[in-house]
Amino acid sequence: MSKYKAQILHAVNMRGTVSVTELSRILGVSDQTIRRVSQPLVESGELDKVHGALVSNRTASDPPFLARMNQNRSAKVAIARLAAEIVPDGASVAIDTGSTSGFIAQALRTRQKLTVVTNSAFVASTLAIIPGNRVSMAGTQLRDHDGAAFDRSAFDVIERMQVDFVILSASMVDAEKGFLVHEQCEVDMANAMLKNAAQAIMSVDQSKFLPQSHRPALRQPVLRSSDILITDAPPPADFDALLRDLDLRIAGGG
Amino acid sequence: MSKYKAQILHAVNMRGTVSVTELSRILGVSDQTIRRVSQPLVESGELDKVHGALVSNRTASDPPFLARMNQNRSAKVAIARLAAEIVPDGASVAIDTGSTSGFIAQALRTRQKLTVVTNSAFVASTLAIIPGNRVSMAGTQLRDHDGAAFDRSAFDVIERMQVDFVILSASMVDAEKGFLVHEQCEVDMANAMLKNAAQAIMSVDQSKFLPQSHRPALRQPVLRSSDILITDAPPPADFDALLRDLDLRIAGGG
DNA sequence: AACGAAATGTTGATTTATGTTGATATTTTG
DNA sequence: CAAAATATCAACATAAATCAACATTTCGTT
Repeated sequence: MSKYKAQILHAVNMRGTVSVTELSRILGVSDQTIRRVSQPLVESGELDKVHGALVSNRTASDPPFLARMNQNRSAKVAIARLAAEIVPDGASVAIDTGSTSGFIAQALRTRQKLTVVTNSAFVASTLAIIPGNRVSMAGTQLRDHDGAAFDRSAFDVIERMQVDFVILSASMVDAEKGFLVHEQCEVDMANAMLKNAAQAIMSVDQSKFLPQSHRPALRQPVLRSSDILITDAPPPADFDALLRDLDLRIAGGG
Repeated sequence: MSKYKAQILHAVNMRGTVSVTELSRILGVSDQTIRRVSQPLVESGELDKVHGALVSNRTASDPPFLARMNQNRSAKVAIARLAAEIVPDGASVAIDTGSTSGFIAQALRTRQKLTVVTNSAFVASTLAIIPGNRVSMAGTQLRDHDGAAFDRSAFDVIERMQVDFVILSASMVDAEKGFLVHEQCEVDMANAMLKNAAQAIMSVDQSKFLPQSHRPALRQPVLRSSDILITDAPPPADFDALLRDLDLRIAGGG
């Protein structure tokens, strides 16, 4: 606990970034001392270090949802394009809250006169501004990392709708257990959407077929034989049994 | 991590696209340096690169009602920054559906632990993904040109909330009639929001003080004496009477 | 006052960030 | 379609920042 800690934190957080040399002038000590004293602050994550300066990390930089939107970006774009081709103008679509679904929503902006129902504020705002679309936002209380709603009113809205397609996603695919997600409310929502949809489009990028460190535990509802699975590479052979009845489509690189 | 990272991301995401040369002037470094430090941002997918410029890929922060969002962009950005400074961390805020309010929502992403209620799906999705925020989306049926909701349930949600601030906007300002908008439902919503808010922040850019071809006809509710008006240039003298009791703030450039 | 420990300053070798230059690529213009 | 104007890239030079090692100061304890 250095006597300079408070001053350094204050200066850096006030100004966003301040150079080591300037700090040494402000505090009247050598630059080496600033480095020594700020090192534990950097290691404990209270500040960030760049060459020549200390940087405040107290900014709302990339939230987790946007970070996930940037993982596997090209694969998700290809999948989204293929998914959008399946949905014709004038169709009604329910869309879930996955990050791949966010990309599909963007691809669906090229369609016209869609009727959309979703519990994702992100998807809703993406499609609502297209003239001619009819968009319903299901739910009021939005979850803070992805802007998704799973409150009672969300289910009320979903259960009232009857749609041609439902766009679903998953966090992982397991050869025996099927499509997995992290939270029960996501399963409940998928169930509610699937029940009132004529056909499901499940989209998972290639990476979801690999084992993951933080393993999701909850099973998405089982898909029906006419349902579509979109991914960006042929799944490994041990998934054959799981995927046998599905209409499998591979999104090429483009 | 470069010390310029935050500034580059902010500039690009705020303006949608900004040229390499302009960035080099803004940051006072060579264009080559901009290329060098932006390269990892492009590779990690945080920004897109085109010949001559960097482009934001955040559709979440990408203004959906692009046409209006692009009018008077720099003025609205300045206004938004000033408005965001007024709102402290932890505050509760109601936000309406104007395009300036969309910019303010983006500027409010630097605040933490906000409680937000809005009937704009765009505002909701912008702020819901910030960790620590609590966001309520008011309404179900979204209007197709701006993703705003004005149905019965939207008013139900708004009327239940009690907030520190309400962020309002207007389509035009008339010296006698006050703040005007085009639709009655917008007036109703402003009324509902204002009734439950301790303080209002009305924001209109300079152009709203000029006569317009498609003249809005409906009056926003009259503001109270402690309420704040933010604009980007001193209003003409004939508005003095109208603005006399308001806390007028001018957003400068910078 | 003397001692040891902790904090700070100093020095010089090493690393990093940046600007400059000239060659190459891309876009725009005529 | 060629020429002009911009933008990009690679390579190098340089100034600044960093690090490790050692010297010095400061401070509390006895």
